[in-house]
Amino acid sequence: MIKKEEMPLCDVATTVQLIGSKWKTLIIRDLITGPKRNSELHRSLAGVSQKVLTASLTSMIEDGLVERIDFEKVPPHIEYQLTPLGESLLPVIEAMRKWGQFYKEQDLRR
Amino acid sequence: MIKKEEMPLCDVATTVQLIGSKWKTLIIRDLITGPKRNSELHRSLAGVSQKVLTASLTSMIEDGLVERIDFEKVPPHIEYQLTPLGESLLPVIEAMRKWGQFYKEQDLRR
DNA sequence: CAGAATCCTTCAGGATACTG
DNA sequence: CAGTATCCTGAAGGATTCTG
Repeated sequence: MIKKEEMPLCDVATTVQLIGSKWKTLIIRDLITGPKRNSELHRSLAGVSQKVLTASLTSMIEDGLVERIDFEKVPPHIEYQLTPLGESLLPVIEAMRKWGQFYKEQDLRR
Repeated sequence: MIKKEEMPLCDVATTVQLIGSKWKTLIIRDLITGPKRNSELHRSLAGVSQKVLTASLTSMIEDGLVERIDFEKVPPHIEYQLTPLGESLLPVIEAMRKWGQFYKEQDLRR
């Protein structure tokens, strides 16, 4: 018998686990257009708290999706950019974007 | 039951909100192969509680992704199947599946 | 068989203030 | 500017029992 914690996740679940949280897909979407600073993300992701933004970025760095670039300046200048692995998510994001748009159109017709 | 008075979400976030919860994508994946009964889903989604399964299905029915078919029998025979809208999620699920597989391969090479 | 009812735990997310 | 450090709340998820 396999414990739940050890239960192998299917490929779909792996993806959900990595980018399924509230803000991660939006962060990736923002980073697709190029590296961004903390303050830029905080502005474009209207509504995210600083804590959650940091936590999301840290988690994505650990997962190898995002890279943190420290320009070693004072005052601090740090940028976040997608790794090649992060960029490989583009088809997923795009599929989700297209479907979300499609769904909203369906919703209007009810 | 449906809270639609939230701030406008981008298309990507719409999709995440609809299928981003822990079990929904897995339910859809299971239903892609045809209608399933409650007990079948409860078995194939190893680890899900009855409450969460019901809640997920109810939510997906409200969102128009899943249809509940009552055969009006005793003992009860009820099946859940994807609506056309639910089936339209196939490309998203497939993109996530492919990427999840890709990610796990990357992970092994580190 | 399907799933409603109950009670409980966890934690993602949020608000705010502070620091190098 | 780029974060920590706290404290807090609600929602998601879970375990178990009961019922038509």
